[in-house]
Amino acid sequence: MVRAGLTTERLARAGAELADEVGFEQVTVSALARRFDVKVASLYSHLKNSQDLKTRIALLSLEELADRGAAALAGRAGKDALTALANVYRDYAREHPGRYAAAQLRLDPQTAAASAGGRHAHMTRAILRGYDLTEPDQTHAVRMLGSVFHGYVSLELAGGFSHSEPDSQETWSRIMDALDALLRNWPAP
Amino acid sequence: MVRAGLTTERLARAGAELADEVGFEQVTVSALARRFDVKVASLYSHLKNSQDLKTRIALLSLEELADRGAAALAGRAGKDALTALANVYRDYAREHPGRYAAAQLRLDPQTAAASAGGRHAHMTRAILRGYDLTEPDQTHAVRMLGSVFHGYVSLELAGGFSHSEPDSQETWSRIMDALDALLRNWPAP
DNA sequence: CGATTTGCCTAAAGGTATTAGGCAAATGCA
DNA sequence: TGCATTTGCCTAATACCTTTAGGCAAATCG
Repeated sequence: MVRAGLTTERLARAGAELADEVGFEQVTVSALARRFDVKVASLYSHLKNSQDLKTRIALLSLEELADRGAAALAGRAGKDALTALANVYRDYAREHPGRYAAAQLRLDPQTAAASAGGRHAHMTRAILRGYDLTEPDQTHAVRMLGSVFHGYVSLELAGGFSHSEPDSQETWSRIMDALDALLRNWPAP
Repeated sequence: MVRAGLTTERLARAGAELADEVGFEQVTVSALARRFDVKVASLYSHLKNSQDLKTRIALLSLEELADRGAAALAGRAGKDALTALANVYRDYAREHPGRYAAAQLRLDPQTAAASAGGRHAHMTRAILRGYDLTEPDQTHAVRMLGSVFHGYVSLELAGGFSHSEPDSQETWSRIMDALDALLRNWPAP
């Protein structure tokens, strides 16, 4: 019998594709086995368990997202950088909803520390170099930007803004304007 | 044999409690049956299926959250109202993480229309009466506030801000200051 | 009090997760 | 190149969750 050539890496990638097609929730070891035309038990030589698969998809997505962010930020500053990074998240979520959902998976502290999560915080902080904020305010602003990006993207993905005026793109631009104005004029406590 | 007195209502309530205890993802018809010390099949007289149970928990949570919001907004305006509503979301998510997760469940349009979702948008819009925004900007602001509330709360729940300085409460207050300042000074396009 | 409705049960089929143990293909070494 | 070892995928089996069908007894109604 011919071997399928499974590897942990290939399984994680295929799992990410599957997530985009059917939703991250629906990613299952069984479905993945079907996709490789292989028996379910065979995957357990490459994956510890179902959670392991999900974690690997999450890590892969975080990495991919961080790579896109880094590319988008290169050579940009100020509002230009702000918008570029924000669009990376939004576009990624639209192109790869399953992967985006995976990136939201709650990782245990160990895994989280080794993930690309740190790069994300770092990129947001880099944007703030174009604005004049004191140290603690930078952290507050990083958290706020993360909240807006993630919050908007997930509400949009959940269909929250469809079928209503004005269209989502318009709101998104105006939010960029608003965040830029806010960062240029960050209020004292 | 003595009857357990199951009703759809009681099952949804118990499901919500279960969600808070073990996480919304882990809410299962079987677990619920165990909780009532009843055979699994018995629940199917009261629930269409597993999805139906989840939907009912979501609706119940949305309703509860809207009730709390309405109570918090009564008699308040401006920044006071803004903070009060924001705290309702944050506190609810901390007290009832499972229900909060349930409230994020993607509902089909029919169900969503009949849910308390509309009340939520309505409450956010009510806050904006304390600020001076034109009509389309009100919608942009409603969406932005929703994003920040939801985004912050879910990142916080996912452990994003723990184990790092400054503490989450401090950031939360500063975000309230920032949103208030932003709404008082909403930028033109 | 008898008839009907209703509520929970048993039974059964199908799907996912996971572990144990086996055989054959690939690989490494002489 | 031939043999030994490793590795990869398989079969088998257990356990849990979901869902449907059909039955009996408790509650309710006339």
